[in-house]
Amino acid sequence: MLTGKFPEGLRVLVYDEDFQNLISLEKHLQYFQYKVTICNEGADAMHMLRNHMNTFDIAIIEAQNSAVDIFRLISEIASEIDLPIIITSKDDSVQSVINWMKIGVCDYLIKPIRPEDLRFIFKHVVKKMQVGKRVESEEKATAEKSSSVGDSTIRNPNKRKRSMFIDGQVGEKDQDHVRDSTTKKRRVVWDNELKKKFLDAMEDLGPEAVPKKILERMNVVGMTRENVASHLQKHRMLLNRQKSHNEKDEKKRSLLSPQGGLHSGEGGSNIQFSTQHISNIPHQPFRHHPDGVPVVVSTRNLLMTNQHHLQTSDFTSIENVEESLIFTEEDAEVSNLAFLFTQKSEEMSLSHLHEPVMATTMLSNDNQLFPNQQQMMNFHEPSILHTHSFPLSLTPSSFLDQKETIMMMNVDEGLQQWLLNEQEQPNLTDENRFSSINPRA
DNA sequence: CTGGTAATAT
DNA sequence: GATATTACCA
Repeated sequence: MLTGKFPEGLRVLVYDEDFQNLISLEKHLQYFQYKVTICNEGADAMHMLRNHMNTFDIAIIEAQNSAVDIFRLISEIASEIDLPIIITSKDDSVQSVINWMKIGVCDYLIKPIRPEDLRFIFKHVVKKMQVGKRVESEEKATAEKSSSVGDSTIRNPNKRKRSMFIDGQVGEKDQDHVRDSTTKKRRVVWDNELKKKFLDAMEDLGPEAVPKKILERMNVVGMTRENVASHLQKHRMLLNRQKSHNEKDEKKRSLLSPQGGLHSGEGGSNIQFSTQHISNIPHQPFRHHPDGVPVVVSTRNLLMTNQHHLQTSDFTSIENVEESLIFTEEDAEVSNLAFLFTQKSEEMSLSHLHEPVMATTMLSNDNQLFPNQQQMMNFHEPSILHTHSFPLSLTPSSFLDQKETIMMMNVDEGLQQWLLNEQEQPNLTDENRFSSINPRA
C-alpha cells in the first residue's frame, strides 16, 4: 500500500517564530516534495489550523520554551482536530519531550533540525491512517454483527468516505494532493470570525439562506455543507430560544401589570419592595445561615409558577449554584430564583420580571452586597431603587393578598462577584477559554 | 439530490 | 457543551 508518489504533495504547515528557520525548513521540506505553508505568527498558525481544517496533513510547530501560548494552541489543536503535530524545540530535556507527547503530539524534534529529520515526517501521517483503518475495520465488524440481528430499520448503510489512502493507492493522476490525512473530518471551531462570516452570509441571502448557498457565500476553505447545516441548525435553535424567552417575558409582563400602566419605558421596572415593607410582613420565614449574608427575596407565586412551567427545561445547569446559593432546598421556587441569578445576560436580561427581585435583594441588603454605593447604582437603573415610585394602587399589602412568598438566600462571594462583573464581561473570549491549560514543568 | 429537524454520537 | 453525524421526512 501507499504506492504511487506518496508522500509527494503532503501538505505541511510550518510554524516557527524565526523567519530564517522558517525559510530553511520550507526549503528542505520542499526538497522532499512536501507542499509547505509557512507561518511565523502563532495566531496565524492557529487560525490556519482551525479555519482551514482540511488544508493540512501535518503540522510542524516550534515550541519556544517560554511561550505558553503555543502550548495552549497545541493542546487545543490536539484535542479538537485530528492532525499529526510535530514539535520542534531547542529544549532537549526529557521532561519537555514527555510533556508534549502527553498532550498528543506525534513527534518532537530537537533543534537544530537536520534535513533527514524532515524527510520521513510522512510516517506520522501513515500511522494516523493505519489507526483510522483499524478503527474502520472494527466498525465494520460491529456493523456486521448488528446487522446480522436483522435491523431492518437501518436504511442507510454506512457509506462514509474514508481516507483516500485506505483501500487503495495514493498519488494517482487526479489526486494532486493528499486529502484527509486522518480518518475523520476535522472539527470546525466556530470562532467569532467564522460566525461573522456565517451571519453575514445569512444576512446577504435573507430568505435564500440555505446551507449550500451559505457555504458558497462564506467561502471558507475546508468548510462543508454539513458543517454549515449543523451550524445553521444550532443558530436556529438559538433564535428560537431567544424568541420563546421574549414571549415568556411578554406573558410575565402582562401578568405583572394587568392594567398595563405599571412599567415606565424600556425594562419595565415595575414592582419594588422596600426593606421596610418586607420587614413589616408578618410570618416571615426568616432563616439564618452561619456565614451567609441574609437576603430577603420576595416574589409572587403567581409569577414564579408560571415561569416554572415554561422554563423547566432550562434549569439543567444550575445544580451547583443551587447548592451554594440556596439552603432552602425543598421549595421548588428556589430553583426559579437560582435561575434568575444564573442566567447569562445574553439569554435573559435582568429586566422585566427579574428586576423586582433583584431590586428587592439589593434594597434589603445593599450594604453587604454592594459595599460601594456607586457600584450598586451602576448595576441597575437607579429608578428601580426608588421605592417611592411604587404605585399607590399596588401597595405591598395587595401583593400579600396574592400569596407573598419570602425566602432567605445565602449570597456568597461568588455571586457578588458575578453581580459586579457580569455587565462588563458577559463572556469569555476565545483566547481565555483554555487559560487553564498549562504545561506541567 | 437538497433542506429541515430531531436524536444521537463524539 | 459544541459539533458532527445519522435517520427520516418533505
